[in-house]
Amino acid sequence: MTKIRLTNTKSRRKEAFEPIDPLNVRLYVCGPTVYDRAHLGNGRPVVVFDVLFRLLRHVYGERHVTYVRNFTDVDDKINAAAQARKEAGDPRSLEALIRERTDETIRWYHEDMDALGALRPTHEPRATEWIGAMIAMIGDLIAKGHAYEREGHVLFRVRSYRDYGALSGRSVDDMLAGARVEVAPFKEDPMDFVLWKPSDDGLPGWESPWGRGRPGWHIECSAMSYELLGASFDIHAGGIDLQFPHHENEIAQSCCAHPEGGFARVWMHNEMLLVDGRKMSKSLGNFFTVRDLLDQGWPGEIIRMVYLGTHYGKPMDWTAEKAEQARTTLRNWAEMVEGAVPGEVRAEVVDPLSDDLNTAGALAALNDLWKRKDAAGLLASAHLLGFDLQAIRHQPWAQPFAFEEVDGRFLREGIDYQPTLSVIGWGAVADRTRETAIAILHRWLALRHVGDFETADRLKSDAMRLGVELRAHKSPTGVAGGLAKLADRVDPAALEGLL
RNA sequence: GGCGGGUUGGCGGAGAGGUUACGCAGCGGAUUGCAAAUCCGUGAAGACCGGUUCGAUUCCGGUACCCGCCUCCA
Repeated sequence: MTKIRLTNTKSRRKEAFEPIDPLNVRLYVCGPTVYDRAHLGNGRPVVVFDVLFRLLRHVYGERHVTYVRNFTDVDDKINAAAQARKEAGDPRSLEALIRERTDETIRWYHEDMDALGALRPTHEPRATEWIGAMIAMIGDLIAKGHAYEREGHVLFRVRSYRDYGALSGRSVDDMLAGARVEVAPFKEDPMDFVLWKPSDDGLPGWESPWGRGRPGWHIECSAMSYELLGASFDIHAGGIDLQFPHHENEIAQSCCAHPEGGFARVWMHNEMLLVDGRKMSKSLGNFFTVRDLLDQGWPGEIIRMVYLGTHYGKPMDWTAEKAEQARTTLRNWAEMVEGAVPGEVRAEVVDPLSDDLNTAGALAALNDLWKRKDAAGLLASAHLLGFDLQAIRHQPWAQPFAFEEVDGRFLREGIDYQPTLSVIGWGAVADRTRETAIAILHRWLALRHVGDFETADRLKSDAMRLGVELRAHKSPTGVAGGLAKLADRVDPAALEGLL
Protein backbone atom coordinates (compact mmCIF):
# COMPACT_ATOMS: atom_id res chain seq x y z
CA MET A 1 0.00 0.00 0.00
CA THR A 2 1.10 3.53 -0.71
CA LYS A 3 2.75 5.13 2.28
CA ILE A 4 1.56 8.66 2.86
CA ARG A 5 3.78 11.10 4.70
CA LEU A 6 2.42 14.39 5.98
CA THR A 7 3.97 17.35 7.74
CA ASN A 8 2.30 17.54 11.13
CA THR A 9 2.23 21.08 12.42
CA LYS A 10 2.00 19.70 15.93
CA SER A 11 5.44 18.07 15.70
CA ARG A 12 6.73 20.27 12.86
CA ARG A 13 7.92 17.07 11.23
CA LYS A 14 7.04 14.96 8.28
CA GLU A 15 5.49 11.81 9.69
CA ALA A 16 4.26 8.53 8.26
CA PHE A 17 0.48 8.66 8.17
CA GLU A 18 -1.24 5.79 9.96
CA PRO A 19 -5.01 6.05 10.08
CA ILE A 20 -6.76 5.24 13.33
CA ASP A 21 -9.17 3.11 11.30
CA PRO A 22 -8.22 2.38 7.68
CA LEU A 23 -11.85 1.59 7.00
CA ASN A 24 -12.86 5.10 8.04
CA VAL A 25 -10.18 7.71 7.58
CA ARG A 26 -11.44 11.00 9.00
CA LEU A 27 -10.56 14.48 7.85
CA TYR A 28 -11.81 17.82 9.15
CA VAL A 29 -11.11 21.10 7.40
CA CYS A 30 -12.13 24.51 8.72
CA GLY A 31 -14.58 25.98 6.26
CA PRO A 32 -15.65 29.52 5.50
CA THR A 33 -17.56 32.11 7.45
CA VAL A 34 -20.40 32.67 5.03
CA TYR A 35 -20.90 36.39 4.77
CA ASP A 36 -19.25 37.08 1.41
CA ARG A 37 -17.79 35.57 -1.74
CA ALA A 38 -14.73 33.39 -1.23
CA HIS A 39 -11.56 35.16 -2.29
CA LEU A 40 -8.66 33.43 -3.96
CA GLY A 41 -6.92 32.84 -0.64
CA ASN A 42 -10.00 31.10 0.72
CA GLY A 43 -9.94 28.75 -2.25
CA ARG A 44 -6.45 27.49 -1.60
CA PRO A 45 -7.15 25.14 1.33
CA VAL A 46 -10.24 23.92 -0.48
CA VAL A 47 -8.21 22.78 -3.48
CA VAL A 48 -5.19 21.60 -1.51
CA PHE A 49 -7.19 19.48 0.89
CA ASP A 50 -9.41 18.29 -1.94
CA VAL A 51 -6.28 16.70 -3.34
CA LEU A 52 -5.63 15.18 0.07
CA PHE A 53 -9.20 13.85 0.13
CA ARG A 54 -8.72 12.34 -3.33
CA LEU A 55 -5.39 10.83 -2.36
CA LEU A 56 -6.87 9.26 0.78
CA ARG A 57 -9.74 7.86 -1.27
CA HIS A 58 -7.27 6.50 -3.77
CA VAL A 59 -5.23 4.77 -1.09
CA TYR A 60 -7.94 3.63 1.35
CA GLY A 61 -10.92 3.39 -0.97
CA GLU A 62 -13.66 5.87 -1.78
CA ARG A 63 -16.04 4.54 0.84
CA HIS A 64 -13.44 4.62 3.59
CA VAL A 65 -12.81 8.33 3.90
CA THR A 66 -15.04 10.80 5.74
CA TYR A 67 -14.42 14.46 5.04
CA VAL A 68 -16.09 17.19 7.09
CA ARG A 69 -15.93 20.88 6.28
CA ASN A 70 -18.09 23.28 8.23
CA PHE A 71 -19.95 26.45 7.38
CA THR A 72 -19.70 29.16 10.02
CA ASP A 73 -23.07 30.83 9.72
CA VAL A 74 -23.17 32.48 13.10
CA ASP A 75 -20.82 35.42 13.24
CA ASP A 76 -20.85 39.09 14.11
CA LYS A 77 -20.05 40.17 10.55
CA ILE A 78 -23.08 38.27 9.32
CA ASN A 79 -25.17 39.88 12.05
CA ALA A 80 -23.91 43.31 11.14
CA ALA A 81 -24.77 42.80 7.48
CA ALA A 82 -28.28 41.70 8.37
CA GLN A 83 -28.75 44.57 10.81
CA ALA A 84 -27.66 47.02 8.15
CA ARG A 85 -30.33 45.71 5.81
CA LYS A 86 -32.96 45.86 8.50
CA GLU A 87 -32.07 49.44 9.26
CA ALA A 88 -32.26 50.15 5.55
CA GLY A 89 -35.94 49.28 5.79
CA ASP A 90 -36.15 45.59 5.06
CA PRO A 91 -39.29 44.44 6.87
CA ARG A 92 -38.21 40.84 7.45
CA SER A 93 -36.92 39.51 10.74
CA LEU A 94 -33.24 39.51 11.54
CA GLU A 95 -33.21 35.73 11.55
CA ALA A 96 -34.78 35.61 8.10
CA LEU A 97 -32.29 38.12 6.73
CA ILE A 98 -29.39 36.18 8.20
CA ARG A 99 -30.64 32.91 6.86
CA GLU A 100 -31.13 34.41 3.41
CA ARG A 101 -27.65 35.88 3.41
CA THR A 102 -25.94 32.70 4.56
CA ASP A 103 -27.98 30.50 2.21
CA GLU A 104 -26.97 32.70 -0.69
CA THR A 105 -23.32 32.76 0.32
CA ILE A 106 -23.25 28.99 0.69
CA ARG A 107 -24.74 28.68 -2.79
CA TRP A 108 -22.01 30.96 -4.18
CA TYR A 109 -19.38 29.03 -2.31
CA HIS A 110 -20.56 25.77 -3.81
CA GLU A 111 -20.66 27.22 -7.30
CA ASP A 112 -17.17 28.64 -7.02
CA MET A 113 -15.56 25.60 -5.38
CA ASP A 114 -17.29 23.26 -7.81
CA ALA A 115 -15.75 25.29 -10.61
CA LEU A 116 -12.35 24.70 -9.04
CA GLY A 117 -12.97 20.98 -9.31
CA ALA A 118 -13.26 20.38 -5.56
CA LEU A 119 -15.34 17.40 -4.52
CA ARG A 120 -18.08 18.09 -2.02
CA PRO A 121 -17.11 16.88 1.46
CA THR A 122 -19.00 14.01 3.02
CA HIS A 123 -20.58 16.40 5.53
CA GLU A 124 -20.91 20.18 5.48
CA PRO A 125 -22.43 21.03 8.84
CA ARG A 126 -23.77 24.51 9.48
CA ALA A 127 -22.98 25.87 12.91
CA THR A 128 -26.54 27.03 13.48
CA GLU A 129 -27.78 23.48 13.12
CA TRP A 130 -25.50 22.18 15.87
CA ILE A 131 -26.12 24.69 18.62
CA GLY A 132 -27.44 21.94 20.88
CA ALA A 133 -24.20 20.00 20.61
CA MET A 134 -22.24 23.14 21.45
CA ILE A 135 -24.38 23.86 24.50
CA ALA A 136 -23.89 20.29 25.66
CA MET A 137 -20.13 20.54 25.26
CA ILE A 138 -19.98 23.87 27.07
CA GLY A 139 -22.03 22.43 29.93
CA ASP A 140 -19.65 19.52 30.12
CA LEU A 141 -16.64 21.84 30.24
CA ILE A 142 -18.19 23.79 33.10
CA ALA A 143 -18.92 20.55 34.96
CA LYS A 144 -15.32 19.46 34.55
CA GLY A 145 -13.97 22.76 35.82
CA HIS A 146 -12.56 23.96 32.52
CA ALA A 147 -15.07 26.74 32.01
CA TYR A 148 -17.01 29.24 34.09
CA GLU A 149 -19.97 31.55 33.72
CA ARG A 150 -19.74 35.28 34.29
CA GLU A 151 -22.37 37.88 33.46
CA GLY A 152 -24.08 35.74 30.86
CA HIS A 153 -20.77 34.75 29.26
CA VAL A 154 -19.16 31.37 29.50
CA LEU A 155 -15.38 31.45 29.34
CA PHE A 156 -12.83 28.74 28.87
CA ARG A 157 -10.32 28.58 31.68
CA VAL A 158 -7.09 28.44 29.71
CA ARG A 159 -4.94 27.82 32.78
CA SER A 160 -6.84 24.60 33.38
CA TYR A 161 -5.37 23.03 30.28
CA ARG A 162 -1.71 22.31 30.79
CA ASP A 163 -0.80 21.84 27.13
CA TYR A 164 -2.31 25.08 25.91
CA GLY A 165 0.04 26.55 23.28
CA ALA A 166 1.60 23.26 22.23
CA LEU A 167 0.32 23.43 18.65
CA SER A 168 1.56 26.91 17.89
CA GLY A 169 4.67 26.67 20.07
CA ARG A 170 3.91 29.39 22.51
CA SER A 171 3.41 29.62 26.22
CA VAL A 172 0.63 31.44 27.94
CA ASP A 173 3.17 33.53 29.81
CA ASP A 174 4.95 34.57 26.61
CA MET A 175 1.70 35.61 25.06
CA LEU A 176 0.76 37.71 28.03
CA ALA A 177 4.04 39.53 27.59
CA GLY A 178 2.82 40.52 24.13
CA ALA A 179 -0.33 41.79 25.82
CA ARG A 180 -2.51 42.46 22.84
CA VAL A 181 -5.25 40.46 24.45
CA GLU A 182 -8.67 41.89 24.99
CA VAL A 183 -9.20 41.91 28.71
CA ALA A 184 -12.84 41.88 29.66
CA PRO A 185 -13.30 42.70 33.32
CA PHE A 186 -15.12 39.48 34.04
CA LYS A 187 -12.29 37.24 32.85
CA GLU A 188 -10.47 35.27 35.50
CA ASP A 189 -7.39 35.39 33.30
CA PRO A 190 -6.69 37.59 30.29
CA MET A 191 -6.11 34.54 28.07
CA ASP A 192 -9.52 33.02 28.72
CA PHE A 193 -11.72 32.97 25.65
CA VAL A 194 -15.44 33.00 25.07
CA LEU A 195 -17.48 29.85 24.63
CA TRP A 196 -20.86 31.50 24.87
CA LYS A 197 -21.92 35.12 24.86
CA PRO A 198 -25.24 36.80 25.54
CA SER A 199 -27.38 38.18 22.73
CA ASP A 200 -29.63 41.17 23.15
CA ASP A 201 -32.89 41.44 21.25
CA GLY A 202 -31.17 42.86 18.21
CA LEU A 203 -29.00 39.79 17.74
CA PRO A 204 -29.71 36.18 16.91
CA GLY A 205 -29.70 33.95 19.94
CA TRP A 206 -30.57 30.56 21.32
CA GLU A 207 -31.88 29.62 24.72
CA SER A 208 -29.24 28.08 26.95
CA PRO A 209 -28.64 27.38 30.65
CA TRP A 210 -26.81 30.72 30.68
CA GLY A 211 -29.60 32.69 29.08
CA ARG A 212 -30.29 33.63 25.49
CA GLY A 213 -27.05 33.88 23.60
CA ARG A 214 -24.82 32.61 20.84
CA PRO A 215 -21.67 30.51 20.67
CA GLY A 216 -18.11 31.78 20.41
CA TRP A 217 -16.28 31.04 17.23
CA HIS A 218 -14.08 28.15 18.33
CA ILE A 219 -16.62 25.87 19.94
CA GLU A 220 -18.42 24.98 16.72
CA CYS A 221 -15.50 23.05 15.25
CA SER A 222 -14.97 21.16 18.50
CA ALA A 223 -18.64 20.25 18.78
CA MET A 224 -19.26 19.35 15.16
CA SER A 225 -16.07 17.34 14.71
CA TYR A 226 -16.96 15.39 17.84
CA GLU A 227 -20.46 14.67 16.61
CA LEU A 228 -19.45 13.70 13.08
CA LEU A 229 -15.97 12.22 13.51
CA GLY A 230 -15.69 11.29 17.17
CA ALA A 231 -13.39 12.23 20.01
CA SER A 232 -10.33 11.28 18.00
CA PHE A 233 -9.82 11.46 14.29
CA ASP A 234 -6.98 11.53 11.79
CA ILE A 235 -6.40 14.91 10.22
CA HIS A 236 -7.46 18.45 11.00
CA ALA A 237 -6.52 21.06 8.44
CA GLY A 238 -6.90 24.73 7.64
CA GLY A 239 -5.02 27.91 6.87
CA ILE A 240 -1.91 28.73 8.87
CA ASP A 241 -3.59 31.86 10.15
CA LEU A 242 -6.01 29.63 12.05
CA GLN A 243 -3.23 27.89 13.93
CA PHE A 244 -3.52 30.44 16.67
CA PRO A 245 -5.82 31.07 18.35
CA HIS A 246 -8.54 29.10 16.59
CA HIS A 247 -6.95 25.68 16.47
CA GLU A 248 -5.24 26.07 19.80
CA ASN A 249 -8.61 26.82 21.36
CA GLU A 250 -10.27 23.92 19.58
CA ILE A 251 -7.66 21.59 21.02
CA ALA A 252 -8.13 22.97 24.50
CA GLN A 253 -11.91 22.57 24.33
CA SER A 254 -11.94 19.16 22.76
CA CYS A 255 -9.19 17.64 24.84
CA CYS A 256 -10.73 18.92 28.07
CA ALA A 257 -14.22 17.76 27.14
CA HIS A 258 -13.03 14.40 25.83
CA PRO A 259 -9.65 13.70 27.42
CA GLU A 260 -9.89 10.07 26.33
CA GLY A 261 -9.96 11.05 22.67
CA GLY A 262 -6.91 13.15 21.97
CA PHE A 263 -8.72 15.03 19.18
CA ALA A 264 -6.88 15.31 15.84
CA ARG A 265 -3.69 13.33 15.36
CA VAL A 266 -2.27 15.25 12.43
CA TRP A 267 -2.57 19.00 11.93
CA MET A 268 -1.97 20.45 8.51
CA HIS A 269 -1.78 24.11 7.64
CA ASN A 270 -1.59 25.71 4.25
CA GLU A 271 0.40 28.89 3.76
CA MET A 272 -1.14 32.10 2.61
CA LEU A 273 -1.83 33.56 -0.78
CA LEU A 274 0.09 36.76 -1.37
CA VAL A 275 -0.63 39.88 -3.37
CA ASP A 276 2.46 41.98 -3.98
CA GLY A 277 4.21 40.20 -1.16
CA ARG A 278 1.42 40.77 1.35
CA LYS A 279 -1.12 38.30 2.64
CA MET A 280 -4.39 38.44 0.76
CA SER A 281 -7.07 39.32 3.25
CA LYS A 282 -10.38 41.01 3.48
CA SER A 283 -9.17 43.39 6.14
CA LEU A 284 -6.32 44.61 3.95
CA GLY A 285 -8.68 44.90 1.02
CA ASN A 286 -6.11 43.42 -1.36
CA PHE A 287 -8.22 40.49 -2.40
CA PHE A 288 -10.03 39.30 -5.46
CA THR A 289 -12.57 36.55 -5.47
CA VAL A 290 -12.57 33.24 -7.24
CA ARG A 291 -15.66 34.50 -9.01
CA ASP A 292 -13.73 37.53 -10.29
CA LEU A 293 -11.22 35.25 -11.98
CA LEU A 294 -13.90 32.97 -13.39
CA ASP A 295 -15.71 36.01 -14.78
CA GLN A 296 -12.49 37.26 -16.32
CA GLY A 297 -12.46 34.08 -18.33
CA TRP A 298 -10.03 31.96 -16.34
CA PRO A 299 -11.54 28.48 -16.22
CA GLY A 300 -11.60 26.83 -12.81
CA GLU A 301 -9.27 24.09 -14.01
CA ILE A 302 -6.59 26.65 -14.77
CA ILE A 303 -7.02 28.31 -11.39
CA ARG A 304 -6.79 24.88 -9.79
CA MET A 305 -3.58 24.13 -11.62
CA VAL A 306 -2.02 27.40 -10.53
CA TYR A 307 -2.85 26.54 -6.92
CA LEU A 308 -1.30 23.11 -7.26
CA GLY A 309 1.85 24.48 -8.86
CA THR A 310 3.06 25.58 -5.44
CA HIS A 311 3.45 23.33 -2.43
CA TYR A 312 0.73 24.06 0.11
CA GLY A 313 3.30 24.86 2.79
CA LYS A 314 4.72 27.81 0.89
CA PRO A 315 3.28 31.24 0.30
CA MET A 316 2.10 31.72 -3.25
CA ASP A 317 1.28 34.52 -5.65
CA TRP A 318 -1.35 34.54 -8.35
CA THR A 319 0.08 35.83 -11.63
CA ALA A 320 -1.37 35.93 -15.10
CA GLU A 321 1.84 34.37 -16.39
CA LYS A 322 1.31 31.29 -14.26
CA ALA A 323 -2.25 31.05 -15.44
CA GLU A 324 -1.20 31.27 -19.08
CA GLN A 325 1.36 28.53 -18.61
CA ALA A 326 -1.24 26.37 -16.91
CA ARG A 327 -3.61 26.95 -19.81
CA THR A 328 -1.00 25.84 -22.35
CA THR A 329 -0.23 22.74 -20.34
CA LEU A 330 -3.86 21.76 -19.92
CA ARG A 331 -4.51 22.27 -23.63
CA ASN A 332 -1.60 20.01 -24.46
CA TRP A 333 -2.76 17.30 -22.11
CA ALA A 334 -6.38 17.51 -23.19
CA GLU A 335 -5.47 17.25 -26.85
CA MET A 336 -3.43 14.08 -26.39
CA VAL A 337 -6.10 12.35 -24.40
CA GLU A 338 -8.63 12.24 -27.23
CA GLY A 339 -10.00 8.75 -27.59
CA ALA A 340 -7.83 7.46 -24.75
CA VAL A 341 -9.15 5.02 -22.18
CA PRO A 342 -8.03 5.65 -18.62
CA GLY A 343 -5.30 3.29 -17.49
CA GLU A 344 -3.73 2.81 -14.10
CA VAL A 345 -2.83 5.82 -12.02
CA ARG A 346 0.93 5.99 -12.39
CA ALA A 347 3.13 5.48 -9.36
CA GLU A 348 5.36 8.35 -10.40
CA VAL A 349 2.38 10.68 -9.83
CA VAL A 350 1.16 9.07 -6.62
CA ASP A 351 4.64 9.07 -5.10
CA PRO A 352 5.17 12.83 -4.92
CA LEU A 353 1.57 13.30 -3.79
CA SER A 354 2.11 10.81 -1.00
CA ASP A 355 5.17 12.75 0.04
CA ASP A 356 3.43 15.52 1.92
CA LEU A 357 1.15 16.43 -0.95
CA ASN A 358 3.85 17.54 -3.34
CA THR A 359 1.44 18.70 -5.99
CA ALA A 360 4.06 20.60 -7.98
CA GLY A 361 6.07 17.40 -8.27
CA ALA A 362 2.97 15.49 -9.30
CA LEU A 363 2.22 18.04 -12.04
CA ALA A 364 5.80 17.67 -13.31
CA ALA A 365 5.28 13.89 -13.40
CA LEU A 366 2.05 14.37 -15.36
CA ASN A 367 3.88 16.49 -17.87
CA ASP A 368 6.44 13.74 -18.18
CA LEU A 369 3.66 11.28 -19.02
CA TRP A 370 2.50 13.71 -21.67
CA LYS A 371 5.96 13.90 -23.18
CA ARG A 372 6.20 10.13 -23.22
CA LYS A 373 2.76 9.99 -24.88
CA ASP A 374 1.27 7.84 -22.13
CA ALA A 375 -2.29 9.01 -22.74
CA ALA A 376 -3.91 6.29 -20.64
CA GLY A 377 -1.66 7.02 -17.68
CA LEU A 378 -2.04 10.76 -18.06
CA LEU A 379 -5.81 10.55 -18.16
CA ALA A 380 -6.05 8.42 -15.03
CA SER A 381 -3.32 10.21 -13.11
CA ALA A 382 -4.60 13.71 -13.89
CA HIS A 383 -7.96 12.59 -12.55
CA LEU A 384 -6.35 11.84 -9.20
CA LEU A 385 -5.30 15.50 -9.09
CA GLY A 386 -8.86 16.51 -9.90
CA PHE A 387 -8.46 17.24 -13.60
CA ASP A 388 -10.96 15.63 -15.94
CA LEU A 389 -9.05 15.93 -19.19
CA GLN A 390 -11.84 14.42 -21.26
CA ALA A 391 -14.19 17.11 -20.02
CA ILE A 392 -11.57 19.80 -20.47
CA ARG A 393 -11.08 18.69 -24.05
CA HIS A 394 -14.68 19.62 -24.78
CA GLN A 395 -14.46 23.03 -23.22
CA PRO A 396 -14.31 25.92 -25.64
CA TRP A 397 -10.99 27.27 -24.43
CA ALA A 398 -9.25 23.93 -24.96
CA GLN A 399 -10.63 22.91 -28.31
CA PRO A 400 -8.45 23.29 -31.35
CA PHE A 401 -10.43 24.95 -34.06
CA ALA A 402 -9.90 25.18 -37.77
CA PHE A 403 -11.87 26.73 -40.54
CA GLU A 404 -11.11 25.98 -44.17
CA GLU A 405 -12.52 28.58 -46.47
CA VAL A 406 -11.40 27.51 -49.90
CA ASP A 407 -13.57 24.46 -50.32
CA GLY A 408 -15.77 24.85 -47.29
CA ARG A 409 -14.50 21.82 -45.47
CA PHE A 410 -14.26 22.01 -41.72
CA LEU A 411 -11.04 20.49 -40.52
CA ARG A 412 -9.04 20.54 -37.37
CA GLU A 413 -5.74 22.28 -37.67
CA GLY A 414 -2.77 20.08 -37.01
CA ILE A 415 -4.90 16.97 -36.65
CA ASP A 416 -6.65 16.30 -39.95
CA TYR A 417 -4.82 18.58 -42.19
CA GLN A 418 -2.68 21.65 -42.62
CA PRO A 419 -5.18 23.95 -44.24
CA THR A 420 -4.21 26.21 -47.11
CA LEU A 421 -6.13 29.16 -45.80
CA SER A 422 -7.47 29.07 -42.34
CA VAL A 423 -8.42 30.77 -39.15
CA ILE A 424 -7.66 29.07 -35.92
CA GLY A 425 -8.44 30.01 -32.39
CA TRP A 426 -9.54 28.47 -29.16
CA GLY A 427 -13.22 27.98 -28.76
CA ALA A 428 -16.06 29.09 -30.96
CA VAL A 429 -15.07 31.85 -33.36
CA ALA A 430 -17.76 34.29 -34.44
CA ASP A 431 -18.56 34.27 -38.18
CA ARG A 432 -17.82 37.94 -38.46
CA THR A 433 -14.40 37.57 -36.87
CA ARG A 434 -13.56 34.59 -39.02
CA GLU A 435 -14.60 36.26 -42.24
CA THR A 436 -12.71 39.40 -41.46
CA ALA A 437 -9.60 37.44 -40.56
CA ILE A 438 -9.83 35.51 -43.81
CA ALA A 439 -10.15 38.72 -45.78
CA ILE A 440 -7.06 40.14 -44.10
CA LEU A 441 -5.23 36.93 -44.77
CA HIS A 442 -6.09 37.13 -48.48
CA ARG A 443 -4.80 40.64 -48.67
CA TRP A 444 -1.63 39.86 -46.75
CA LEU A 445 -0.80 36.90 -48.97
CA ALA A 446 -1.44 38.97 -52.07
CA LEU A 447 0.94 41.68 -50.86
CA ARG A 448 3.58 39.07 -50.19
CA HIS A 449 2.97 37.55 -53.58
CA VAL A 450 3.74 40.80 -55.34
CA GLY A 451 6.74 41.38 -53.09
CA ASP A 452 5.40 44.38 -51.20
CA PHE A 453 6.82 43.22 -47.90
CA GLU A 454 6.73 46.65 -46.35
CA THR A 455 2.95 46.93 -46.61
CA ALA A 456 2.52 43.25 -45.78
CA ASP A 457 4.55 43.61 -42.60
CA ARG A 458 2.62 46.68 -41.56
CA LEU A 459 -0.65 44.81 -42.02
CA LYS A 460 0.75 41.88 -40.10
CA SER A 461 1.81 43.99 -37.13
CA ASP A 462 -1.49 45.89 -37.14
CA ALA A 463 -3.38 42.62 -37.09
CA MET A 464 -1.13 41.29 -34.35
CA ARG A 465 -1.96 44.28 -32.22
CA LEU A 466 -5.65 43.40 -32.56
CA GLY A 467 -5.06 39.81 -31.56
CA VAL A 468 -4.70 38.17 -34.96
CA GLU A 469 -1.42 36.54 -35.77
CA LEU A 470 -0.76 36.03 -39.49
CA ARG A 471 1.42 33.18 -40.63
CA ALA A 472 2.46 31.78 -43.95
CA HIS A 473 3.35 28.21 -44.65
CA LYS A 474 3.65 25.75 -47.46
CA SER A 475 0.53 23.71 -47.95
CA PRO A 476 0.68 20.00 -48.69
CA THR A 477 0.31 20.81 -52.38
CA GLY A 478 3.37 23.01 -52.28
CA VAL A 479 1.43 26.23 -52.58
CA ALA A 480 2.02 28.87 -49.93
CA GLY A 481 -0.95 29.06 -47.62
CA GLY A 482 -1.95 31.38 -44.84
CA LEU A 483 -3.09 31.01 -41.30
CA ALA A 484 -4.68 33.57 -39.04
CA LYS A 485 -4.27 32.61 -35.43
CA LEU A 486 -6.70 34.34 -33.11
CA ALA A 487 -5.99 35.40 -29.55
CA ASP A 488 -8.59 34.47 -26.97
CA ARG A 489 -10.45 37.69 -27.51
CA VAL A 490 -10.65 39.55 -30.79
CA ASP A 491 -12.82 42.55 -31.53
CA PRO A 492 -14.20 42.07 -35.05
CA ALA A 493 -15.15 45.72 -35.47
CA ALA A 494 -11.60 46.89 -34.88
CA LEU A 495 -10.36 44.22 -37.20
CA GLU A 496 -12.59 45.41 -40.02
CA GLY A 497 -10.88 48.75 -39.76
CA LEU A 498 -7.77 47.20 -41.29
CA LEU A 499 -9.48 46.43 -44.55
C1' G B 1 8.82 42.17 22.23
C1' G B 2 7.26 36.59 21.90
C1' C B 3 6.44 32.44 18.49
C1' G B 4 6.69 30.16 13.62
C1' G B 5 8.11 29.83 8.38
C1' G B 6 11.00 31.16 4.14
C1' U B 7 15.48 32.68 1.03
C1' U B 8 17.21 27.57 -5.43
C1' G B 9 19.30 29.57 -12.41
C1' G B 10 15.92 35.53 -16.15
C1' C B 11 10.87 33.90 -14.02
C1' G B 12 7.96 29.92 -11.68
C1' G B 13 9.15 25.64 -8.96
C1' A B 14 10.84 20.26 -7.15
C1' G B 15 13.77 16.12 -5.50
C1' A B 16 18.26 14.04 -3.70
C1' G B 17 24.56 14.19 1.15
C1' G B 18 28.07 12.57 -4.37
C1' U B 19 24.61 11.22 -10.82
C1' U B 20 19.94 16.36 -16.07
C1' A B 21 14.24 18.02 -11.89
C1' C B 22 10.62 20.08 -14.70
C1' G B 23 7.95 24.27 -17.16
C1' C B 24 8.33 29.13 -19.41
C1' A B 25 11.89 32.48 -21.32
C1' G B 26 17.04 32.67 -23.55
C1' C B 27 20.84 30.93 -26.86
C1' G B 28 22.68 27.77 -31.36
C1' G B 29 21.05 24.88 -35.66
C1' A B 30 17.28 23.13 -39.29
C1' U B 31 13.30 26.00 -41.69
C1' U B 32 12.14 31.14 -43.17
C1' G B 33 11.58 37.44 -47.47
C1' C B 34 11.49 38.73 -41.99
C1' A B 35 9.00 36.29 -38.32
C1' A B 36 5.93 32.61 -36.07
C1' A B 37 5.22 27.47 -35.36
C1' U B 38 7.75 22.89 -35.19
C1' C B 39 12.05 19.77 -34.59
C1' C B 40 17.17 19.06 -32.78
C1' G B 41 20.78 20.84 -29.47
C1' U B 42 22.37 24.02 -25.31
C1' G B 43 24.28 27.52 -21.23
C1' A B 44 22.54 28.99 -16.46
C1' A B 45 21.22 28.12 -9.44
C1' G B 46 21.04 27.16 -4.55
C1' A B 47 21.07 34.75 0.40
C1' C B 48 25.73 35.29 3.43
C1' C B 49 29.42 33.30 7.13
C1' G B 50 31.11 29.22 9.73
C1' G B 51 30.84 23.83 11.22
C1' U B 52 30.19 18.31 10.38
C1' U B 53 31.89 15.24 6.05
C1' C B 54 36.29 12.26 1.56
C1' G B 55 32.29 15.40 -0.47
C1' A B 56 26.58 19.97 1.09
C1' U B 57 22.59 23.58 -2.50
C1' U B 58 20.81 19.16 0.60
C1' C B 59 22.63 18.13 7.85
C1' C B 60 24.05 21.72 12.17
C1' G B 61 24.99 26.83 14.11
C1' G B 62 25.09 32.05 13.29
C1' U B 63 24.05 36.66 10.25
C1' A B 64 21.04 39.42 6.85
C1' C B 65 16.58 40.08 4.49
C1' C B 66 11.38 38.68 3.65
C1' C B 67 6.71 36.76 5.38
C1' G B 68 2.98 35.02 8.85
C1' C B 69 0.67 34.64 13.83
C1' C B 70 0.20 37.15 18.66
C1' U B 71 -7.09 41.30 16.89
C1' C B 72 -11.31 39.11 12.46
C1' C B 73 -8.97 36.01 8.90
C1' A B 74 -8.01 30.14 4.58
